Amino acid sequence: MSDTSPAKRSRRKEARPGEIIAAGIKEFSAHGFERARLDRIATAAGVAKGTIYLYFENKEALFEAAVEEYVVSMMAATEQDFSVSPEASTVEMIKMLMARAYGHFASDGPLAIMRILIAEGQRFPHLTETYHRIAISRGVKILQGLLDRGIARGEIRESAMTQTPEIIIAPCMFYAINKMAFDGFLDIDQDAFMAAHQQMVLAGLGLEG
Amino acid sequence: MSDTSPAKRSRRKEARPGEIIAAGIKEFSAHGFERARLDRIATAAGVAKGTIYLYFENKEALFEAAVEEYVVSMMAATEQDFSVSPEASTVEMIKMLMARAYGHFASDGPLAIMRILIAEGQRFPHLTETYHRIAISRGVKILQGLLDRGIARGEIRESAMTQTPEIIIAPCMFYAINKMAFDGFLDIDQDAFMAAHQQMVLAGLGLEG
DNA sequence: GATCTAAATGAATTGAGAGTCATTAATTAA
DNA sequence: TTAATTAATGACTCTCAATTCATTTAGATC
Repeated sequence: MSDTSPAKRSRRKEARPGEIIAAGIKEFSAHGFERARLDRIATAAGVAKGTIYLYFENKEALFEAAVEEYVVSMMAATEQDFSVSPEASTVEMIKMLMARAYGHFASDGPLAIMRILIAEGQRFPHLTETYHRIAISRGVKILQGLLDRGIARGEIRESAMTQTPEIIIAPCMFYAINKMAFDGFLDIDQDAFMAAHQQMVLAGLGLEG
Repeated sequence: MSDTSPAKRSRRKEARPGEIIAAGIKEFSAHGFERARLDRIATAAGVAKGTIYLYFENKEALFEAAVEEYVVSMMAATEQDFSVSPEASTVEMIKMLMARAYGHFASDGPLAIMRILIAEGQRFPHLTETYHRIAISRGVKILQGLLDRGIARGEIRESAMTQTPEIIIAPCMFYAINKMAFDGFLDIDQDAFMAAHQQMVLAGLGLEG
């Protein structure tokens, strides 16, 4: 509250949009679009409500900007998390990728994004499209590459699973959504679930147990 | 619009709540809690707005009643769908259960419920709890029973997977949520996905390919 | 058919919150 | 130092939708 904003009513045309967006992300992911309050966003951004309208057309526009920005920055930060050393075996690569997927999707940011997309996706199809394009399709490509490489190296054979790479991380997404929806009161043990997941995927691909 | 309500301003104390709830379910699942309009619910129920307040404390109360009623009736209707003939082999039972799970979760009602729970669960924890108790825990019990029976009959061995029965339908839930969120524009082929799912589960349990 | 009860109505009230804009003041230019 | 520019403010307006309640009337009772 006292680090970057010494004076009141300072003029900072460049910094404002980013600060408003940052506050918006928090507000929107905590309350969803409808119950998010521009008053609160303004306060959190250290700005008056009217100032928001200098930089964003309206609440919808701020929402779209905030979610898009968040998705983009999250993917940028995650990019290298999912790159694996090319000399590893397919089994090792799959194990590593799976571990990272749980680390990623079970954390606050991605969970918040998933909730927002599921809740508001119908009203804001553009966001859904963006997310699909810059997050999901990339992830699928990574998986597809992994499987193709395994086939090329003779470690796995083509099968229904290699045609549908999403199947490999599907249980992880299930776990994440389950955690998000039934948060506090009754949950699946993550380690046990991951172990079961790994067993299933490796066996399914014919990579022993 | 003209079947059950011939006269205007008829007095039907018993029928009203059910009709209002039915209209509420549609409205809430189409628009979510915040954007649902009592005006529309009233019109759809063939009732004046004030009438809603004769039977429900407020919008929240109607929402909770509607969702709860919907979940309960859906589960009642689904109950027998998931019962399998006891002389079938474990492989056959699993295949059958999986096919039914896709039929169930990829249909409108369950998708709408999932969306509502994910979107509004934080504000209405009671609903989440109810759903978990009367829907999920039952489903898990069915799966657990299936696996235990398979173990008892010597068809499968205990493993990480048999400790975490949720893993078996996890990909189905993933598929359903994916379908819901990315509805129109880019999708996974259901048959291909089911085939991959089946391959993975059966191999994981050591039940051939 | 007159009277009574309470179900149903919908116009009026209320509150909340998005969006506006005349005013203020920080910064730059002259 | 003064004037000009424009970022920032926040009190105000406006709209929309939940909620209320005085009035109406369907149906029951006598």
